[in-house]
This record gives sequence, structure tokens and C-alpha cells, in this order.
Amino acid sequence: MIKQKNRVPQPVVSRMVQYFAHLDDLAGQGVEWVSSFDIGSSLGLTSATVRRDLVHLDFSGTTNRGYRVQGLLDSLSGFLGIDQTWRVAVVGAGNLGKALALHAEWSRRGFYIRAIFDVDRRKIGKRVGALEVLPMDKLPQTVRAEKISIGVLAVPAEEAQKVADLLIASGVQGIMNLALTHIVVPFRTHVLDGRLVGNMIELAHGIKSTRETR
Amino acid sequence: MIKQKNRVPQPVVSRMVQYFAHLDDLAGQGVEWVSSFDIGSSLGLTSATVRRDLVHLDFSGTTNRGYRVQGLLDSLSGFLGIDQTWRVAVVGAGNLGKALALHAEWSRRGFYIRAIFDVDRRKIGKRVGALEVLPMDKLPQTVRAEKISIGVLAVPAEEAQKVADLLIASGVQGIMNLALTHIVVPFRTHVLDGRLVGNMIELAHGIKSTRETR
DNA sequence: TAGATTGTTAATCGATTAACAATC
DNA sequence: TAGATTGTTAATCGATTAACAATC
Repeated sequence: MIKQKNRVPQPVVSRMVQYFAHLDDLAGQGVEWVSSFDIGSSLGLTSATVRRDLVHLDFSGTTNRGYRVQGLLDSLSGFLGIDQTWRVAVVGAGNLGKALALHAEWSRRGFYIRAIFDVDRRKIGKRVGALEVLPMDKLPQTVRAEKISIGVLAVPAEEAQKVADLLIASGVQGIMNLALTHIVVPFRTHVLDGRLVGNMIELAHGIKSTRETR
Repeated sequence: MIKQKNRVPQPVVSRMVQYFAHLDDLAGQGVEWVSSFDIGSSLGLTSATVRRDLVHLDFSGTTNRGYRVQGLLDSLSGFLGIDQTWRVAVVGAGNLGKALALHAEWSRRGFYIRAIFDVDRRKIGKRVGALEVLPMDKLPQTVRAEKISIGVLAVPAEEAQKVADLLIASGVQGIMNLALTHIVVPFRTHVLDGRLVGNMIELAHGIKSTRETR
């Protein structure tokens, strides 16, 4: 009997990304073995949390030695889905959208920006790196033709839901929402809130409350 | 006796930002009253969670009517610290750093970008909007002179810790880390991980696991 | 072997939710 | 008033951690 692959809790997935980044570092330094205790202290976690999280991978540690860095890294890549490539479209060719389309870090991790869209006539036709800014009415056909599975919302909050609906209708399976607004999507479509401004506000709150507690 | 102001749990703070954004919307639409049930259904939360969260504010609802939108919005602004202005420096004048320095959304919420720095000789002296890219050795004096309290890391992961240390030594109280790496800061300094690439990876994982569960 | 580290259990901790008395 | 909605309690749910037997 094959063990039912359970859904992995969100906090665990989020730490998996941290493990991946850390192991990637270690591999670059030529480290071969690492213990749950080492990983934990590098990231501010207990070793128990680390070991419990890693149980979700098809990979085992070795009693007395820890985890083999390269093996764990490969297993994390597979788990997270960055052993494959992802085709991405950015909607909104403002400062943020353009920066995302040009950000070198994406392709390093397997995310390829294949298209960028905007409603603004003055932006349409302009170049952003190797891409040309396309009008919104080209979105459905482009998403299909380019087999794009992730859409990035770099549009004003008021437009976010409408654009998300269009992306989903065109076939994307995931949406990265950079607007500070909640969007609703059908079951089976994934959304992740980038919360750039939201994070900044949380940071402001943290600083403010430290000052007051003084 | 004054009630001890307890630390508010992180998940609550994060929802407070959502409430703020939603109430800001409602206020813009001229809505005057809102119930915990309404807020909850707009954001995908239970009304109990909303009511319990709002207890942390110096603001009460009205039995039978709900919460007055404008009052709740003001109270949320005060709680989050966006009733004041924040002076910000960006480190890293690459695509992402420049986009952040130009992003209009920041000033709308009270975050003013007062300086941008880079190590790259070719970037130093160039203009980014109204700002001039400054060399790193001008950072300490500029942070002090401009009374900057938040630093944004838009630098490669390898540089992040070093730049964070410099920012903190120069007096910033909070750091927004956009690099995919864990940084360590002294007690009383706040860090928030922007996790742009990290979020994208989490999204990829979500899509991948949905496909596999099919 | 002796020592170190895993994988897992059981206990703890904290966050969410259902339910309801209070009340305008 | 009757109905609706708050604020809060108690129950539930889920995540983290301490502890330890297994073991290389």
C-alpha cells in the first residue's frame, strides 16, 4: 500500500524554502554533511523542528552523521518544484513590473518571464529587456501559446481582482499578487500575496511597538 | 492601574494590515458601518477571528451595528504606525532597488525613500527619480543626517548580512530584507523578509502538489 | 566501542473557532 | 420591542518542542 501523501502545512513549506536557500549556500562552500542542529542554529529554529519538517521529504538522514548536503538539496528542489522550469507573465509594466521582468534572480531559480502586459497605450510596444509590452487583449492567446502557468499582478489594488480573473480564465494555475488587496480565486488555483507594502507596514508596527515598550 | 499592553501575535498583526487595506477600500466607497461578519467574509476569515483581533485596538464596536468604518480605520492606522511618516533608505540600485525607490505606493502609505546606495562605481552618481545613487561609504552619515529608520536590502544574498550590519550600526531600527537569505540582527532591531523569490517558490510548490494530487 | 545524531512520541504551547450572554 | 451584533469564554485544533530509544 502506498502511503497517502499528506498536504504539507504552510509554515513547513515556508521553512523548506529557507532550508533550500541555506543548503544552497553550504553546497557552494563545499560542505558535505550538515546536522539538524546546525541548520536550526543558522536559521533560528530548534533541531526538532528541522527534523520533523524534513520527514516530509523522500530523503533520510544518517544516524550519527546528519544529512548529506547535496542529497538534501536535490530532495528540497524536487519537493519545492524548482527542479523544473516555470513560465511566468507579468501584468503591469510600471516600475515594479518592469523591475520584476528584468530581475536576474528569477531565472536562476527556474522562473522564466515570457510576457509583460499593460493597459496603458503609451507603454504598449515599448521594450522591457527582450520583451515587448503587450496590450491586455493579447493576454489570453499569449498565456495559452506560451504555456504560462504563473501570473504576477503588478497592478493597482483596484485592478487586481479583474486581472486575476482574466489570467485564470486564460489558464494560469498560480497568481503572485503584489497589490495590497485580497483576491478571490477558484478552488485549485493558488494565490500568494507578495505583500511588499504590507510587509513594510508590519515592519513599521514592529518598530513603533518597540519604541513604546521602552 | 493601566492595563499592560501585551505583545500582539504576528498572525494578528498581519491580519491587521488586511483589515486596514479593506477598511480603506470601504471608506473610499463611503461605507459607514461594517460588521465582523462582513469583514470576515470579504477576507476569508471567521467573524470570531476578526472580533478577537480587533480587541487589541483602542476602539470598540457597537452592539447591533458593528464597527464605524472611519473610526476603525483611524484606530488601525495608529496601531500599525501609518499615522506617521517613515524615512527609508534602499541599498542596491539594481532593477529591484530602483523600482522600489520609484514605487509610488510607498509614499501613499507614509514611507519616504530618502536615499539609495550601491557599491558599483558605474551606478554611483546616476539619478533615480529625485535621488542620486550614493556610494556605500556615505551610508552612515546619510542615515544619521536624514534620520532614516528603515533600510531596504535589495542586494545579492551574499552581501545581505554585511549591509544589514552596516545599516544597524548606522542607526536604522528596521530592515526589510528582499534577499533570499536569513539575516541575524541584534535584539530590538526588526527584520522582515520580503521573500519575493521565496514566495514564488512557495507558489510553484503549491501548483506542483495540486498537479500531483490530481 | 563510545559518542553523536536521527526519527518519533508525548507534552506543551498557542492560535482559531463555536457558542452565547450581554445589550443597543 | 425584536433582531442583530458585540465581546468573551471554553473547546478545539494544529504546530512546536523536549525527550529518548534506536542505531551507525
